[in-house]
Amino acid sequence: MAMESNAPVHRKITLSDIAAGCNVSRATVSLVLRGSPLVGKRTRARVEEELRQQGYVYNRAAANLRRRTSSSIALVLNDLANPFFAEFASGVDEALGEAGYVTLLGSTGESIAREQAVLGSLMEHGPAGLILSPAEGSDAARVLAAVGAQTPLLLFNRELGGETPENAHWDRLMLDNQRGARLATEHLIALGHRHIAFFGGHRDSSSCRERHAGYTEAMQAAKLPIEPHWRVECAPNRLDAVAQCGALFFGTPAPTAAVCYNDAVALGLMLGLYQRGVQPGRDFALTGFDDIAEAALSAPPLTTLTATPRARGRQAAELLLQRLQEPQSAPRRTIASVQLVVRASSCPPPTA
Amino acid sequence: MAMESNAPVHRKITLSDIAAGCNVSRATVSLVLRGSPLVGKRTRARVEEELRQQGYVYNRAAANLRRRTSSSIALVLNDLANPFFAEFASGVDEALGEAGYVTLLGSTGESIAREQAVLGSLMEHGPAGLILSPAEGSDAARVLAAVGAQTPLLLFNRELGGETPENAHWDRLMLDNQRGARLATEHLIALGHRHIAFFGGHRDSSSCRERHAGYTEAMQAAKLPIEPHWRVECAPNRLDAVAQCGALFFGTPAPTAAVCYNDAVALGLMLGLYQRGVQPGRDFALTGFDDIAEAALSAPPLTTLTATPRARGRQAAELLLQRLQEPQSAPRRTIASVQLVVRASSCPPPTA
DNA sequence: GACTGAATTTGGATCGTTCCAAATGCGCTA
DNA sequence: TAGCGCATTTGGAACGATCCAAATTCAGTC
Repeated sequence: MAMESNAPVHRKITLSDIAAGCNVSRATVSLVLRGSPLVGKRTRARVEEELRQQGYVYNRAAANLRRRTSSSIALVLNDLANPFFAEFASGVDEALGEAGYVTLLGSTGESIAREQAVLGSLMEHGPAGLILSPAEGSDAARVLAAVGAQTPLLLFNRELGGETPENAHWDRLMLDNQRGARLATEHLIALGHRHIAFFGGHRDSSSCRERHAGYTEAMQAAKLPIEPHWRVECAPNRLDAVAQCGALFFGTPAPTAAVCYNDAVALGLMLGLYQRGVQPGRDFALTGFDDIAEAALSAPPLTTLTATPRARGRQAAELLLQRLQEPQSAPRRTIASVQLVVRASSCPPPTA
Repeated sequence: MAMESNAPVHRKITLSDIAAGCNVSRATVSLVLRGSPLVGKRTRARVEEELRQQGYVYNRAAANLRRRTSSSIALVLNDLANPFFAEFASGVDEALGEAGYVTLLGSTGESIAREQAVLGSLMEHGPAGLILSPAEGSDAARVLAAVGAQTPLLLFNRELGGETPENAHWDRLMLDNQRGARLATEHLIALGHRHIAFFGGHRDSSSCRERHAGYTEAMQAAKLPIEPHWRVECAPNRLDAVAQCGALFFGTPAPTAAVCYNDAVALGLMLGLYQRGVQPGRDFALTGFDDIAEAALSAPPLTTLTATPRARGRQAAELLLQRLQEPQSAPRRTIASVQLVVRASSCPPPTA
């Protein structure tokens, strides 16, 4: 048995090691690595064997430094723990991986301070671009300060506050919030409801404003009046929704249905209704937004709007990659359509 | 108004630009950046002003190359879209961010081929370490080939197949599957059940074997017999669980309760039971594992085991960071305890 | 065997940072 | 004023890859 030189190497193997190992120059090895047609057949084989032997791993950071390129893209999300964004993230990662990019993850937990920190830290790693779903209340000026004007940014899901023409050069991928909420409202109207509330979300969030606009649009088109107490704000989570449930019934006429800001809020409202002895899907109709996995499994299953988050993730990645191809073309604003999924939570009004 | 030199710079600002801008050497600027006490007060102020003026951003890749260090950690998950892992990921990212590391994300979608590709691609970026929740059926030899022996790896959630003493040098963070399943089984026994099934999962998955062992342990401790047809295998998702539901009732005595492999399976089983006219939580008791968000919201709410995935994520990050501190210490195997959350799905047997 | 054009191969500079040993400046004392 | 110690500052060589222009090899032809 031949004794190979197998002293435990703790230093990383570099191009020079390979070059020395088979008596060629670093340049040649580099050409082999990149599959250049310039290298001769025999040399290529010899080098490739040596690469295998020594267990070489490519140092992409060094290459990127020299070539002044980048092979990473930053993905910054306001709430990774939310299943909607988790699916989105896995779609992004999938598409980026196929294109040879690596995903730098950052989760901000809806905190503007963390968002600033995360953006700063990620920028130091020189991503080729970034995909950002901003924290609530994040504004354009701060994001611009953190990201700079050179790095392409794709805004997902939410608009930034305080946007001016100067920094409106970013691409966008937004959901068709207004049309979605309109569809849901029209659906409830078609079922016979006349007193329909809009429940949840914050007035200063762009997506909430858009959804509310869709609701208003449908109500007005159907010539239905809207009572002020049918608009109840709450944080976009289950807990606060339960707490605010009562506010719906403070005035008359009481609503018989509610279009909810999103699924989390709708599920919370369901709990709140149960606690008041009102059975959702029988005594009261409601709809959500997002179609998170739980929506199909709640009791009753939730009528909602689906945006196929994984597909949106892929789309976001592709939009950004296109931007990297042509950095100079005009900014794009893409609106992804959403579809109504009718389930048992949207029942006809009790009187009908 | 003084006209500043504000020609649009498309080249990135480097140390040299700053150095030139205030007549010091690159070395000095570098010292300022790293907060060295060697630089004089006046110089420091001058340099810091210039950094701000020019909008300098640190190039960590270049620094890492020179220092032969790394500031990233790779996180490779078998299923990011699963809320359990999404929460875990956000815990990891949080803790890594605090420690100054950036997270390189990779999602494998339970595919061994993708796992290999993802590991290979991430390694080229030279992470300081990695956290891996392996795809089902992933084996130690292939992972070792992709990752190498130099980079610290923390295994989470699942064991690798074909592990030998040689490559068993990795740290681990596992859930206390056996104890968890035992707690659930004991809980059902305490409620009066005698015929308890173990439903779902694959025999060749390490976590499934452990959970099944916990179940067996509790049954034997209570001197309860176990019928072979009480062990039903299925893929760890809702769909297959619905399909396999019938198998529970092929023989006699029929079980009155089931310990399920995980929440997804338990929720599927619920649906299957409903379809057969059996009402879970009244006619049949069941428990899950993971405490995914849906568990609290199903009808009936699911008794399950919670592992607080976000906290586990932080823990995983901390374990890996410790390993980076002392690369030579003995491999650690950490078992995170789980807690039983009793909800309405675990009812007493109908006869009682 | 000298000459030519194409096919290969190569040294050395470079990307943006850090390291290191050596140089510089400064305030004091003798 | 020379000499000393201390606090600052600095040039130039790394890190591991790529680029580029120039050098070398190789057939084939006269």
